[in-house]
Amino acid sequence: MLLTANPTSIALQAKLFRGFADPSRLSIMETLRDGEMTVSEIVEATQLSQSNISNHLACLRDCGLVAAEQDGRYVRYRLSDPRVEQLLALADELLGDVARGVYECVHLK
Amino acid sequence: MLLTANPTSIALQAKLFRGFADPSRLSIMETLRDGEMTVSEIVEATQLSQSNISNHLACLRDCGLVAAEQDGRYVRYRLSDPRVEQLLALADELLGDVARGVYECVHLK
DNA sequence: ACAATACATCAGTATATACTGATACAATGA
DNA sequence: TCATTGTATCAGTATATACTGATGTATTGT
Repeated sequence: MLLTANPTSIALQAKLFRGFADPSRLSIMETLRDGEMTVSEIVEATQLSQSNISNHLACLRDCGLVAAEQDGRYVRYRLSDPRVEQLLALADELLGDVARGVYECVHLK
Repeated sequence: MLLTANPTSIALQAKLFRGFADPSRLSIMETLRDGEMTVSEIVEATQLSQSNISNHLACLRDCGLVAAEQDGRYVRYRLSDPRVEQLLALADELLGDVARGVYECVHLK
């Protein structure tokens, strides 16, 4: 029996949360809640630059949060797991109650 | 009807996730799943420095993820909302399936 | 083959933020 | 009151990482 949680899994969990902790990546994932989209559709929906989107998609894909499928010269992306959406939904719910505090927290920007 | 999600709420949601996106803060929250603890108990359980813990507790408290209660010269901290635990649990579950990808993702460290 | 389109990669810059060590503040007991 | 203990704050340093702009690669149509 361990007195402290496994340090490795803590570090991994933190890394997983960092996948969700950026506005651009969240915008991408929010956009993908409406279903599969090509990169250019995501670019249009989010108004972010193509290289930025591509970088973040690579990150999300590496982390296993989204999945990609080539379709001709397009690549379609989708959320890879229902729990990704659940996590987004749960965070949104929690944010309903803690929004003011989060907004005013000076330790994070 | 908006074509894109509210930018403000996206930014806030990202900020909320950043609250979970650090190993020290996760260690603190994991520790607090066992119940209320004083700062020094958290320091002992996590093996992190006192000032570091205090800084992170201030962050978590500002964000509304933990709540504090003075008790003599001690301050007891606890998770402020059941959804904080739910988020931790859901992330852990998801991590069960995406751990390898997250571990190998070079975009995040 | 060539041009056009879709996407990926990379280097460089700027910012965010975690951590340490020193110090301040608060509460208690002698 | 003074010393001790518990907690908070702060400046400075080091690192992580988001973003841009340029360029590379892949796919398709002519």
